[in-house]
Amino acid sequence: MLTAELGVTRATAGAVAAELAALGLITVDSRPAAAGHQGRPSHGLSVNPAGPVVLAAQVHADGFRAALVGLGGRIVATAPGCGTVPADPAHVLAAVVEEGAKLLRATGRRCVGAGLAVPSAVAEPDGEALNPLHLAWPAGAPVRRIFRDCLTDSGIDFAVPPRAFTGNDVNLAALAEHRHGAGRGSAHLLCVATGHRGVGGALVLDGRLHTGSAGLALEVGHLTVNPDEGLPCHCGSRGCLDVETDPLALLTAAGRAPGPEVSLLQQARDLVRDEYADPAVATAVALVADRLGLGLAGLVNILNPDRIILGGLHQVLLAAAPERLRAVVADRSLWGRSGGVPVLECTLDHNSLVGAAELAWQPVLDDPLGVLEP
Amino acid sequence: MLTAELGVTRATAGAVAAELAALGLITVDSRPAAAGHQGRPSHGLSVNPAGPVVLAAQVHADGFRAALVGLGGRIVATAPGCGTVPADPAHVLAAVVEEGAKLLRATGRRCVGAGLAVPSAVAEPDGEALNPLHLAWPAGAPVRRIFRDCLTDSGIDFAVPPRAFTGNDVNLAALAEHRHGAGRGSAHLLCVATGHRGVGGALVLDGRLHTGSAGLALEVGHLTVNPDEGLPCHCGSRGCLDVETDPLALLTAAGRAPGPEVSLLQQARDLVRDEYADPAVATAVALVADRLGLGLAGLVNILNPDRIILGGLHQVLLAAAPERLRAVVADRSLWGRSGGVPVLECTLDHNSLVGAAELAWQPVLDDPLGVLEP
DNA sequence: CGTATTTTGTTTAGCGTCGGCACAAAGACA
DNA sequence: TGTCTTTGTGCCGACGCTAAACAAAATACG
Repeated sequence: MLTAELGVTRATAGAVAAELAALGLITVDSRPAAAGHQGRPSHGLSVNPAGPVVLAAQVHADGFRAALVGLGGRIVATAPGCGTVPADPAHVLAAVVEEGAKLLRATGRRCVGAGLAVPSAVAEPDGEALNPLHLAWPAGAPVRRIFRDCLTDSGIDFAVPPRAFTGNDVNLAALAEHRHGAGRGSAHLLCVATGHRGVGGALVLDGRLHTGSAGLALEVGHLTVNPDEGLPCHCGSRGCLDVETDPLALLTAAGRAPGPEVSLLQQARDLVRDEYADPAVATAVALVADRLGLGLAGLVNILNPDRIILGGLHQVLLAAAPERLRAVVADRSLWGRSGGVPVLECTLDHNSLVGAAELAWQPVLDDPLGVLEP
Repeated sequence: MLTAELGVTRATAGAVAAELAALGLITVDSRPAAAGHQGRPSHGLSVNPAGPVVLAAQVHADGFRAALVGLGGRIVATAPGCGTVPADPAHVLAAVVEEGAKLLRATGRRCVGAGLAVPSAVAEPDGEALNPLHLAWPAGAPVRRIFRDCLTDSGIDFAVPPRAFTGNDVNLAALAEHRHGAGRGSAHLLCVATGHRGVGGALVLDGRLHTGSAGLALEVGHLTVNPDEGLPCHCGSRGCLDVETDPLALLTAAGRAPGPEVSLLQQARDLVRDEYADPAVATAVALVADRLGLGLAGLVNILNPDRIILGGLHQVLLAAAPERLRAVVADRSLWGRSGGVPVLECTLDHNSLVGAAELAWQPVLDDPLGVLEP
């Protein structure tokens, strides 16, 4: 077991592994993992493919999604959910939990917790959704508490009590990418992404999400990135990152009228994918990428991350114009020139969902015996 | 001993106190501290007034300063130092250390470490001064190593080896204010200050300085706060916080030509103190305060601090126009309206110096027995 | 003024965690 | 086949802390 390289002796590593195996979380392979070099080979440790799961869910402007996620961020089963979101959070979350319960019945897996990603800043202690601007929810709705009540009423057989967690979607995406995706190994990870609407940011410091003193940190949407001729923003200013780099901004810059059929994000994605040869589209991408680069440079000056990962439309922009975007970030950040910050794309599918699952897994990882008794 | 309220039992608190007293760091008063209420009174614990000290120093554009600082941030002795700073860091630091050695000889105190504050971002591992723009030093000079070498050569009798620490002046000011000043008790403290030149920021998270992945965080000087008619900045942009809210900006806005006799900061201070009744001065203060408020609001949206403290000229602006500045911060930050962030003045004299001392005290606090044997 | 009560300091015993060590096991190499 | 190298596992002891019991020093009350 190479685990001795985690600053822990073989003795303790073995004890921990035995404990986790006894709880059914991991399996110890009889077949050694890596052979080839001298000495007794290490045991291979792998996540128990029949082990417990958590219920992960995401609500966004265009619908919701539920899934079962195993230890290590592997999605075991998914239910797409419906495409509209009622204005009453309790109704939505009841439907979400119902989908999850169906998945649990279908798979027969044991559920040890639940996590929910929402497109809003989230505050403790009740997981209040502070600004669900893109849902029709009331501001301040205690989403975590509602979610927990839905879980309690669902009849799902939890390891008591039902542990429910809630977080902002971009924050959770960053957490997932840090553990299993493009952010692995980063100590100061900055994630910026367009969700289905608007722009969000997240910061993972030493493996832990930085959400600020009240869960309101990294509201990066209102950095000024186009002071000269910026569009007005609902915040009262103009030229904000939010309105200058979202899907609508790209469509407008390319001279396209948005259609009502699919989400704006999808329309913008399709535009870049299918019509990048069109000079108007390429120009629009360059323009919006420049604005994004300016915003990222400002964040670099304030936060000094060691890596930036981009999601949503921002990821598309990076893929379409990587040199240009990276050059702007380097030129406009004071320290980009000396070394510079890697700017990467997100690599996980459904990273908000996986992040919500990580939230739910956390207490199990912190204290396995406290959560799983039998 | 009320120390039992730190999540530790009376037994351990007593053991720790006894250890610290044995090392000469604190004294246990025979006279009880607080009487009046029932029960056996607690022992009063106070910093040993004859205990060891650290050597703290600050270099800035207009000179340097050395001091001896006891445990708890009390300045024991100060030497003003000279008013000019040579271009060679080794010369400056040799002079600084010489002043410190004089103080040590004069007071007969034991020295257990040394800390230095410089007006530049500082990187590990050698304490490189990355951008000593306002000193004539070469960028990247390994200040911490030079400082340590000067200490070694000084003949000062250290607890071996001479432990030298270096940090950015505003960062260290924030650290000092967090421990002994206006930032006490804050978990997410943001500090913004004009040094003798330019604008700096610092963030103290859960009691620890956040300096970013390479010591470059909180370079807040280049937030855009005057997009419409801003002054050009050496960073290539215009309307930056750095050029819009520094002492020169205030003097210019008030229509005064800066004189060469005293520092710009002092001239700006004097202007506000002596001529605030002049409508031109009051208008200039309001204008610069608005710009500062806009910058602070941007930082609030990104960092979500639970408290902001201001130093240097910014502190003067807050004192002169508190309602106006606080209103701008609240109005322009997305969450200021609901609750809002307290904006306060720094309260410590020589806070950078005290912060440098805190840096030097840290290893003693972490492991008293490891540093102080006899 | 003497006793009871309250609060804190101090000592002791106990527990849990972790590192170090010794020994066993399992493959590689000669 | 025998030795070497590396890892798993069990045992012991050091360390840090908590809890509990006792002593001490003040206030409150009769």
